Amino acid sequence: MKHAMRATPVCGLRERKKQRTRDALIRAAIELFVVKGYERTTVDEIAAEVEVSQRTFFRYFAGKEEVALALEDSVEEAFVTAVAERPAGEPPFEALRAALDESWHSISAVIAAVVPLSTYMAMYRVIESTPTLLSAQMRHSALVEGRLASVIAAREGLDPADPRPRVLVAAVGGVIRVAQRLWGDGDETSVESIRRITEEHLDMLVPVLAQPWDEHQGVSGISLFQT
Amino acid sequence: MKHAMRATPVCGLRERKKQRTRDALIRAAIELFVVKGYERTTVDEIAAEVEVSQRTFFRYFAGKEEVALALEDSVEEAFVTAVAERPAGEPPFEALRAALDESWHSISAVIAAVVPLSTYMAMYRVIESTPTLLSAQMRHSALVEGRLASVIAAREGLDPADPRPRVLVAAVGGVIRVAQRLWGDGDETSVESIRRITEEHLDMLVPVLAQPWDEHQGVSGISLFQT
DNA sequence: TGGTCAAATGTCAGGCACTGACATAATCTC
DNA sequence: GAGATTATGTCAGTGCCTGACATTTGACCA
Repeated sequence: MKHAMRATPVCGLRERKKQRTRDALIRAAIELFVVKGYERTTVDEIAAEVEVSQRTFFRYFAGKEEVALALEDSVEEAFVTAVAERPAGEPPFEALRAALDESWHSISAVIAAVVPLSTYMAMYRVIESTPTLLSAQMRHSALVEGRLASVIAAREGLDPADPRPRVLVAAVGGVIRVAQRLWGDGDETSVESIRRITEEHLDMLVPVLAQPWDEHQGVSGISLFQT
Repeated sequence: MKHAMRATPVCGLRERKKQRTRDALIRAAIELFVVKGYERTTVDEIAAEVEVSQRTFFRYFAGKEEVALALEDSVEEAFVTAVAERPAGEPPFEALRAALDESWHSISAVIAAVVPLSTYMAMYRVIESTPTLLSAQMRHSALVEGRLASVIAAREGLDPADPRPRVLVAAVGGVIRVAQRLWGDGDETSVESIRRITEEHLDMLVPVLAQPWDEHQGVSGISLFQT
């Protein structure tokens, strides 16, 4: 404890080794989950694949869930960063939309550094179809929403007790999840596809709250009818 | 299997006994969770309290989570029913608001039939502060949102693929959860209080999506600033 | 170079959630 | 009341996860 701790010291053989085992565990886990299913994959199998003990696995991840959601975590992180970096003058809803739109590239880069995008999509389907994982993922979303609300409150110089940021983020977050789910049910793996779907869904948010619904209202309602 | 199965045959000593043990398990579980915390309460303890075997507990509930969320489940059920019963002419957003407003009474009645309302509120705090439970509850919400979306799609005579009901319900659901959380953090146990908070939050939904935020816009923004 | 310290890993024992299989006891039906 | 049905108990076993302790590995310095 002679020197101050650095957040992520890239130097050092030790740290590099740790990072490699961590990535290896994520990779092995996701591969097994995709092939065998989440429930039918044991932690022992994952550990064996990377040739570490089960105990070591649990020193990297608090639980089986965590390794399954490690990628989702990175994605969420990238999005929060993107929002925080939006110009201050932008209205909140617009800032969220713009951040989402511009962060797709960094997001897909983060993912591709660990597994191919198609594997990620397969893993997304596993998450959606596994109650335990879906639960955990929803909680993650809730935490991210909390952080986003804080970011927006700060941007707008609002009292932390002001509920408006939370209301906005909750609504937008809900819509994003709907769009994601639709993407997961489709066949189109591309980043462009999920970007488009999300955008179209967000476009619907305001008109959908208008009191009587038109027959086929909104900019792009029709293009979504087939998936 | 001579006669057709009835959904909930109130008659018969057997059924009544089952209902009683089920309620007893819920009651005992909630009481223990509130006092000792969720994680530190074992299924054996709950079963012992009701004087049944652990195995029997698992025949009533698929897991420890399920008994903890049994009440939430009833609440959600009451809400879905209320939405389904709204007059057909009503615009979707309005129908959700009205259903919510009128279902508080039946909701509190359902709860009070098992535990006092204050215990329910304590249990709500336990849920919010226990990762596992929070996760499971979020998933429940997602499932309910799916059902609500179907109900609305049917009301409006829409194609099931039309994303608008899902978008609406996701946004509204998110806002309701924000309101609930605020209620849970406060001291006011009354039904009137959560009804008011929820209503005020929903009032914020439309203005909050408007592009630049006013200083203190919206009908009742100010009354929410203290918790 | 070798010694020392801290961090990473392995091993072991154990608790708790949950499940299948089978035996027993309680209700229901006739 | 006999026989069928259904709820319950018991037991053994698997899998997730944790604490405690021993061992190894890489970092740092004389």
